[in-house]
Amino acid sequence: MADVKSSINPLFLREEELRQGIELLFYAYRDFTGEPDSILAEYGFGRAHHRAIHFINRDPGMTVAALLTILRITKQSLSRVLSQLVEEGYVEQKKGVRDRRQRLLYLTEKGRELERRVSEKQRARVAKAYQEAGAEAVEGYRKVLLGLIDETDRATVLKSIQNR
Amino acid sequence: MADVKSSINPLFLREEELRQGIELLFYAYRDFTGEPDSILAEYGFGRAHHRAIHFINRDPGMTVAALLTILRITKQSLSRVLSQLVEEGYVEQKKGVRDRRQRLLYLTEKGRELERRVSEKQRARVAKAYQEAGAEAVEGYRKVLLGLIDETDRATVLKSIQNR
DNA sequence: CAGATATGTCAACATGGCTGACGTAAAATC
DNA sequence: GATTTTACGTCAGCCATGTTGACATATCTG
Repeated sequence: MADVKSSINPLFLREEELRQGIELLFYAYRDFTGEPDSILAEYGFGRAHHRAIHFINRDPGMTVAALLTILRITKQSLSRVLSQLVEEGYVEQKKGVRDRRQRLLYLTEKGRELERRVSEKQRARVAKAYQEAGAEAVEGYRKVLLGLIDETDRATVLKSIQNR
Repeated sequence: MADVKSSINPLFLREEELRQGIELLFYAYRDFTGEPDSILAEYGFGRAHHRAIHFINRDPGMTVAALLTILRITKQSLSRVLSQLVEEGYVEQKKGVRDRRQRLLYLTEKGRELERRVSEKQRARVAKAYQEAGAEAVEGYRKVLLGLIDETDRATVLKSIQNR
């Protein structure tokens, strides 16, 4: 029988490879969120506020329903966060013109400043990783992450991250 | 002056590219954790239990301190989760032989079963994404994620995900 | 006008982070 | 051998962020 170490076991290797891919995602996300979290904490905000600010900044005038769909949380959870942001002057709500039931979401100047401050750090981290890894690697990163998203959602996400 | 649409603004493109990289990570992580979360919920466990089980399975006999370092939470937070897992027979603690202050962590057979059940789903998701994206893309995915991890931690993580 | 829709709100609860304080056993050091 | 440090556990209380369920209001649509 062949030496165990030199015998190739593709199934085992494959499992190992997958486990590594899983753990890398865990570690990367841990550190990726750590920096914003600590900045937001200065303002008495948390990760939930960050997510709201990020997506409102990205698509000013979006509806509450749209934000709920992206975040996959209940309206009660979002409401808490959103009303804090409105009360403290980071987010503004305007009635929709076409549909006046809607409360369209906008960042105020104060909100944009906070968004900038947090996202600068986060973008710097991604920029550095992109630079170190190279353009081809970035393409791979995007492909795999897209593949990790629920199939039913993929088209929506693609559209959402591309359209501006 | 040139047409705005056709004029190339590399800085803007770069920001857009980075924002997309950020959002992809958000969406991928959201769905990546969603499936395990719902399985764990059947057992009355949450994401915190999953993480503990995952890393104990991956490195049986690890110390509590090692797990704390990986998870970056306080011992009080981990303790709550760990004692539930021990009480309900998913995790076993054995005194270290070299250092008898240590409580080395092991999954019981019951724990391994749960781990398998959850990780199968997660591995299937990653396997599918890997397959669709191709080997080269996988290399890029790994490179970029590694680059997103805190620099001070990168060497440790690399060693930890490679050594078995 | 009736019903559906977009949003808000109240209340109660669970999970999983946190801090601070204190305790015990074992190892390491002086 | 006494003292200090280390590894771990535990009690208590707080906060952020998720959940469910029920109900209210304004507005749109058929």
